[in-house]
This record gives sequence, structure tokens and C-alpha cells, in this order.
Amino acid sequence: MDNPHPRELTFLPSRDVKEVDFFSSSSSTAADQDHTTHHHASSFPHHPVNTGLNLTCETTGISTSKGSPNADNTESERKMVEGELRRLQEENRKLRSMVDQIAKSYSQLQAQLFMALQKQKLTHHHQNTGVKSNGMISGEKAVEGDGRAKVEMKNNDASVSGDEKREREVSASNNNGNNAEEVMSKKHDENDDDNEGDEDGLTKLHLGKQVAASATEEDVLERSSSQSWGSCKTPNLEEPKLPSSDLPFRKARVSVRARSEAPLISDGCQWRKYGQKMAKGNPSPRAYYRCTMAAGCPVRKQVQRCAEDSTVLITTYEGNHNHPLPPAATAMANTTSAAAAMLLSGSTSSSSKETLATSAAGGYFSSSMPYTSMATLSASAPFPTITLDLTHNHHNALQLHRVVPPPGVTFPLPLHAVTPPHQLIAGHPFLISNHQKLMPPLVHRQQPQPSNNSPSMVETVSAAIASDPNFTAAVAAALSSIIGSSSNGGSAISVSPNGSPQLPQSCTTYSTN
DNA sequence: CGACTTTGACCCGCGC
DNA sequence: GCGCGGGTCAAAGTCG
Ligand SMILES: [Zn+2]
Repeated sequence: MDNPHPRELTFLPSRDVKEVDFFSSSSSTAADQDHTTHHHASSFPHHPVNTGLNLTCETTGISTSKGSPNADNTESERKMVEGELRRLQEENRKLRSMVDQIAKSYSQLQAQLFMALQKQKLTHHHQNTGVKSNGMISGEKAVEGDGRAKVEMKNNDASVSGDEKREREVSASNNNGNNAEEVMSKKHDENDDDNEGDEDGLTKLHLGKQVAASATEEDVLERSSSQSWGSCKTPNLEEPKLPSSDLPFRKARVSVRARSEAPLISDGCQWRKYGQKMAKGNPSPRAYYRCTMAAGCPVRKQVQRCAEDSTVLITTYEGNHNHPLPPAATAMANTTSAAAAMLLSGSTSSSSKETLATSAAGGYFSSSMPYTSMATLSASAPFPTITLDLTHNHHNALQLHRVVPPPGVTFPLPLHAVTPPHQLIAGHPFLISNHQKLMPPLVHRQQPQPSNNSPSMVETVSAAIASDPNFTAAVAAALSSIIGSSSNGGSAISVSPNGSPQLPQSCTTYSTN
């Protein structure tokens, strides 16, 4: 059991947490201010500011500074106060809207959770919980070692037409150091030997192309699957039916967009470049890297600059590490897995509905990752991809984009950047349930605070995601994190479910700034 | 000398 | 079947 995921929250402990506690700090201050203001500004039309937040003002009276004896001063003071008051009201308003959204989201999540649990009970009772260590993801076929346990997950969307069910097998490789290697490294071989004979049907995934989830994903999947997965289904919307059932599995990828002059982002891992190609439509070449921290580590990443904005570096991660990672790298890994999980969950159910997924995701993310700019999930591309867009960092309003970038999607992830250990993040798993329709666009709050750091968001998100996919836990975590964190920049997540059906693997892409 | 990068060739899936 | 594009392999070169 060494799952990398759980591993310490080392999310790049380099920075401090940037999350702002919305409620704790901001709100409190606001409240205080309110009080003060109220007193003074009696004349104001001031609406009853009710922050839904329950910021109670009464007692506090900040009578402190007031008492100015001079009328003149009083006058000027009053103006100032009024101005402040307005500002505070504005802030309160924003806060309130946030709260409302959170509340809604919470409700929805609860409902979903509930449904999911029920489904699980009914539907799949049997999922084994595989334990997994780190997972590796194999691309399309999972190679199975003898010792692996396989778990099958089936998702059926209850809501959806039943055909959507997918079956996945996850092979949990407990002892597979090798497996991973094999899998990743040689795809080619697989074909040939894919069957070493031993396989029972399992070996070949049921699907022609379905892929077994890699171990890594397994983690995610496993956990999530047990909970979140099954559940994911959304309430029902019809799904577009996708050919998905047939679609081959693909790996989930996580990409990060960030502005960076440097050609590479340091994510705590060691990478070896194994190829470079000129991508069509993009003047800058795309570089392919493989993790060299461990022999068989299947993790790969692609790095390329944005065609439109060469300052934006897009890093896409795929796969999970099969070895322990340094703290700095942990975040990434977690992110990846988390992202994968998200994709999976999201894709599963909704592959069709962006909205829902989107909204849900958006909600969570945004809440959980205040700093991130936006996250996008898309199943459409060749592989399901989550993109974190850190290029807009500061002040962004939360937006949901349903962007479906042709190529992939983006979603804010935690960068490897070094950050301080976040408790939250690591601790709380954050999942996006696929289909929840939370509020569509989250609130946009733009807070004056510049301070955000994009990284924190990312971290948060990734951490959360990565951490455990338990739905419940995730939800709880998400909520808590949301509540706990203040949002600064906005983040948006969008999901575009196009049709890709299943996501076997996970990739994470980062773009550095 | 080992690890990494460079770079053209090769493989493979996909659309026409 | 062919061409295209994405991704990977692996020999050769580079660096410390
Ligand atoms: Zn690795």
C-alpha cells in the first residue's frame, strides 16, 4: 500500500498556502467592518446587509474609533465610512452569493451522494477494493501480472440509457513493479504477447479496446469507483449516447497551462526526453518526456507552447507513477490521478452533458481552488483531458467554460510548484462528481485580493482530487475546503463531454507560466 | 562512463 | 490503399 496518493500532502511545500479563508478571514473582517460601518452610517440607505453569512455584527460594535468629538472630522469621517460601507456591502453581496452557491452545491452533492450510494449498493455490490499502490496506467491494455487483482467496475448510468454501462477492469497490481513497466513501455509487445496465455478473459479487457485502468488510475478509480464512480451518474439526463460503449479507452490526461518562459516546468520528477515533433498548426515543437525516476514508470508528459500565445506553456501528464515521489512531485501525481478520476467520473455519466458536469466541476473546483483560473474537462479529445488553465490567474472570475478545446481540455491543476503542504488539499479529496449540476457558473467573485497564487489553487485541486476519490469523502472535503477557502481568483471548470466514453488513464498536463 | 538530448525512422490509427 | 498526423523508438551525439 504505498499509494502515492495518500502520501503526504506534500504539495510543493514551497509556498504558503495561498488559499484564503474566505470565511475565516475575509468574512470576519467584513463583518467587523460592517458593524463599524453600520454604526456610523446610520443615515445611509444602507440596505440591511444581510450577508447570508451570518456575519453578525451586532455586538461587536466597533465603536472604537468613533467618537470623534469634532463635527468637522465627523463629517469627513462619515464620508469615508460610507464609502467603506458600500464597499463592504458589495463584498457582502458577493460573499452571500458564494454562500448560496455553496449551499446549493452542497445540497446537490448530498443528493447525488445519496443516489450514488444507493446505486452502488444495488448495482455493484461487488467491487473489490483493490488496493493499489501506485498505479500505473497502462494504455490500452493492461498487462496483467499474475498477482493482480482485477476489479471490474461497471458504470451504468442509471439515469442514462443503460447501454452506457461500461465495464472496466482495473487491475490492481499490488506487486507489480514490473507490470507497470511492461505495460507502458511496450505497447507493441502487448499485442504479441498479450496473452501470455494465462489470461482468462480478463486479460483482455472485455472491450476490444477497453483499457484496463492502470493501477494508478486504479487508485483513483478504486476509491472513487467504489464510491464516486458508481454514483456518478447523474441524475438523469439523457445522455447522448455515445458510441462510447465501443469507444476504446483512452487515457485521461491532465494538462496544465501556465505562462512560462522556461521550456520546462519543474515538477519534482526526473524526465527524459524521448521525442520531439512539430505539431501541426503550432510553430513550436512538442516535446515528449518520460519519467525516469523509476525504471518502469509509465508516466509521460508532453510539453508544448500554446500556438496562440507562445508564452503559455502547456504540459500534459499522462499516467501514474509507480514509485514514490518526492514531495514536490507528489502534487503532480496526485493531480493526475485525481484528474483522471474526475474525468472518469465525469465522463462516465455525463459524457454528454457538459453542463452538468461542468457546473459541478466548476463549483467544486472553484470553490476548492480559489486561485486557479479555470479547469476544463473534456472527454472529447482523443483522451479525456482535464486542463488547468493557470494563465489567467489572478482575478478571474469564476467562470464555467464549456470550452471544448479542440485538442484537449484544460483544467486547473496544482502545479508542481512548490507549495507548502496544504492540509486541506491533501487531506481532502475532492472529486467532481460527474454530473452534478451545481450551479452553473459559480459566483464570480473577484476579490480585490491580488494575492492569490495560482499554485495554491492548483495544489488544492489536485491534492483534493488526487487524494481520494471517495465520493463521500470527496464531497465532504470539497465542501469543507470550499467553505474554508476563500476564493480569490475565479476558477472555472468546464467539462465537455463529448463523447468519449471511458477514460482509462490519466494524464496531467501542466502549463507553466 | 552513464545519463540525457537530438533527430530521423518507424509504427499505428484515422480519414479520404 | 494511401497519406497524414501523432506518438515512440533508437542510434548518434552531447554533457558532466
Ligand atoms: Zn515516475
